Amino acid sequence: MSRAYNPSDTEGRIYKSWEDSGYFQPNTSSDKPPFVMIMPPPNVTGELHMGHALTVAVEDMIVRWHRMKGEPTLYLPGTDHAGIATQVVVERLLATEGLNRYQLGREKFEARVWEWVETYGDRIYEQLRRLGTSCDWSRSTFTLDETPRAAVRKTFVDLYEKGLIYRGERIANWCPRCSTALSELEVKYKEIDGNLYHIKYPFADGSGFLVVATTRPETMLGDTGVAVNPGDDRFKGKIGKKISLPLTNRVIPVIADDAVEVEFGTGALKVTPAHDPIDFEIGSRNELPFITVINNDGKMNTEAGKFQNTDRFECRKLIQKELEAKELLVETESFRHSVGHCDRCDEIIEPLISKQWYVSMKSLAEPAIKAVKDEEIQIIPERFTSVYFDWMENIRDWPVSRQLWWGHQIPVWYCKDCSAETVPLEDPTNCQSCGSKEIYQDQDVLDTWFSSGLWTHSTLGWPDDTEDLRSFYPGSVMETGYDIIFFWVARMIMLGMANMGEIPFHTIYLHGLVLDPEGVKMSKTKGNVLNPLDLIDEYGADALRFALTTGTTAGNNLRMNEQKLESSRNFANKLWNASRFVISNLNSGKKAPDFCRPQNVIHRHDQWILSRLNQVTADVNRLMGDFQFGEAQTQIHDFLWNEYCDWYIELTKDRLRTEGAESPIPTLAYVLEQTLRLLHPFLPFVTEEIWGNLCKVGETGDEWPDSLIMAEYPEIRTSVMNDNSVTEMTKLIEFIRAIRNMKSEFNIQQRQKITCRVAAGTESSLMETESSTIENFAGVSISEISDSALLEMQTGEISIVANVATAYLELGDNVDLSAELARLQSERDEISKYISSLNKRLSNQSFVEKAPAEVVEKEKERLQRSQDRETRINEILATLK
RNA sequence: GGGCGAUUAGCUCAGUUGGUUAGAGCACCUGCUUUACACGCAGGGAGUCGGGGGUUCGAGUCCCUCAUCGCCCA
Repeated sequence: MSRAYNPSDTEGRIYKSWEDSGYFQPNTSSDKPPFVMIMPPPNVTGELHMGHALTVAVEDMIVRWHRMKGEPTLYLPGTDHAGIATQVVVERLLATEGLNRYQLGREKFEARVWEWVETYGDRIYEQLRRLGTSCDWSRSTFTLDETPRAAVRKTFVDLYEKGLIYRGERIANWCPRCSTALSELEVKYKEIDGNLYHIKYPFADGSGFLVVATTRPETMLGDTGVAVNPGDDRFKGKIGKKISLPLTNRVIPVIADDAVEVEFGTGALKVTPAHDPIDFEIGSRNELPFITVINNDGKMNTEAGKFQNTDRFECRKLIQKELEAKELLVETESFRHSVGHCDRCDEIIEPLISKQWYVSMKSLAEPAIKAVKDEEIQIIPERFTSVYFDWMENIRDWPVSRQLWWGHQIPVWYCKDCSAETVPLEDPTNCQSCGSKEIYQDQDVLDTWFSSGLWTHSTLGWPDDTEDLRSFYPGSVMETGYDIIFFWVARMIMLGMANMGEIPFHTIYLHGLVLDPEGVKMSKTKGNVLNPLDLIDEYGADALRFALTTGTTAGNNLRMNEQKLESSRNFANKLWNASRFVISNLNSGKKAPDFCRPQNVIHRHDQWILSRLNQVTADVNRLMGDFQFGEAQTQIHDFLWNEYCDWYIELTKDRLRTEGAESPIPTLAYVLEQTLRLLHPFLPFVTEEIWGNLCKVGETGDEWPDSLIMAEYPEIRTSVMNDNSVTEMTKLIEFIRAIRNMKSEFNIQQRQKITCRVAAGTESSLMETESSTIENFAGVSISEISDSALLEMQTGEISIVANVATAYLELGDNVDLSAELARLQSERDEISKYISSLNKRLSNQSFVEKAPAEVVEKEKERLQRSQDRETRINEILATLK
């Protein structure tokens, strides 16, 4: 084994051996209930980013843990066709050839996208492998594969037949650049600096004017009314009058509508029903005409008269000029307001009336709300439950058609003869209604989230009744980022329940976002992205995974930086080196290498580390079961480093050098082996590599697993618990630390042995049996261990009053009596203060009555210990004075 | 406008049924080429747990309120 762990020598080889051995496939012979996790499918043409890395680090950790618990574990990977994103990528490629999709035509364009998918579709899978993802590649699914296609078709047809899918002409969020309708989730609102234009709208009868305020003067070309609040006294008598709309020859009415906010602007609202969602509603209520003045491409249309073909924002300027010229612009007020932008391309959304397919959500949402209310589905962290309810209870119908060429084409055929809709499971040749052959398919595709909403069951074979579907639905944990709780999680629950009649998973675990070191969300445009593959090259996949998950909490964002990666790499290396130590000792063959399960352990150090291992094992299992993964890792990290390495390994060295001593090797090896198991879900590669090396030099028995990935996760063994050894070792370590501390304060090298006397009181037997430990570890040579609580101070000595015992260090000329006096006095003051606070607490009647007995008992013990120490300090002080 | 989160050591963060004198990593200071590891070892300094109020025997933890930052929804 090399002096330092080198991930690049290991990871590829280990991954291949796992994959070749079929470990990633669920073991169907087990009678335990399966554990099923479906991976959120990354974009098929995308590249691995930190979000994926975090997702996979968390998921693979959970998956490996369950697999090691012996559950038949399925971690199912897949990719998403990602409608707009992929289409944009290929369109950009075409643009470099001077082409656009319209020149190519739909069929050729689709062929080009497939070409792209075939070239790059596996890239993301290869990248996921680099992270160590233990998913079942034999089941990997693409949203445009045959089965998900069938699932989409069946779902659409079913919902259509139930009347839950309908086509409607409504105002939709339209992205002029992507040239498609979007759902409200794909619109991001941003505050931008604009103007509030106050415009005179003259009455048609020449009796003056109203002033309306708008941020979008260009839409006035499509105004079909002016609305005021019926309760607004300022407009009494104006309602019903006619306005002569400036710049056009149109005459429009003044109407009353409650939706008008009295305080906003001038209180008079110009109504453009075809270009604003609120105006749309006002227009519908008041039967105003709908006049579209802006085209799908964001340019003004023929209705805009002379402004035709100008861009909507260009038009705004022209209108402003024209209004100024006509002295109709009263005021231009700076105004910061919220404007919808396309989530994908950042273009400003244009509300446009268009015909779109909608999914009626209310009845789908009801059982999905109930499932979470009834705690059939648990959301972690819990606070997102109310976010979920809030959205679900106010859910709006889901526009699912997208004017794209890449995706699941809407399975609706229209008849040219009778204009009926045919919505079949199989592609039709005739109109279902009149039998005409003159039918054509809807040109639009479905929102990508429609197919990913079926992911929990379409990946398992639905709509066919497959073995996988019967075995693995419902899944166990859905793990994903909190940012797609509406997009994906909520829809999976609704569609899963609609199609399968039962919940798709019982737990939703949500992780946060990966931020850059300054706390800013990583994005390509900001240029602050870290590339996970580069980080794997530099630090190793284990370090990256550990850095992403250790000490983190569900649902909280985390900043990624070099320090975290470094300390994670250092931890992997620490484990590597501790293992080298153990393995080299096993290799030396001096002692029996039976490390499967040490029997009859009698040495205090061994009992202690075994007990501690057990406590940690119990804690880790509890924390893992409680989805507190970050804390579980911290516990193992601290145990391995601070107890096993810093103390236990060091403690064994003396015995390893001594012929005839009770060998620590079985315990050394056993604890390491168990710790490797505990750590495997977090550091899969390095633990597997070490474990392989360890097993080569140890006697492992018949039932031994072939690979760590399949080894049983440790469970607590109460039989090896020895509380006494833990108490004693805690005392011993405290005592050694106290002496080291004092030597350091006197600038004495750790190696320089100082003569030491110990007043051990009731702990003299512990001090006797551990005297060589104390000598080695504290750098002293013990001349006397007394069973009295104190010894008479001698010239040139200082005293260390620890809880367990008092030590007298021979320092000779270094000792400054007055400094010693001051030091002891300050220690005494501190302990006295503590004692009085304990006394206060314990003399409080209500504390003694109301606090649990064990808490009171603990406080009493503390008081006892502190008083004992105080007494010793006081007695020493008395002799020094 | 509504909701959520964060606010704990110089920095990044843990702290999950309320119960030691609040922890870690990094950074900093001192000393160590101790034969597993300098990606290391030993020791050290460093926090009125955002402010205020409340509940409680006891509050970083629960409640109210305010502030600052961030996110989500409208």
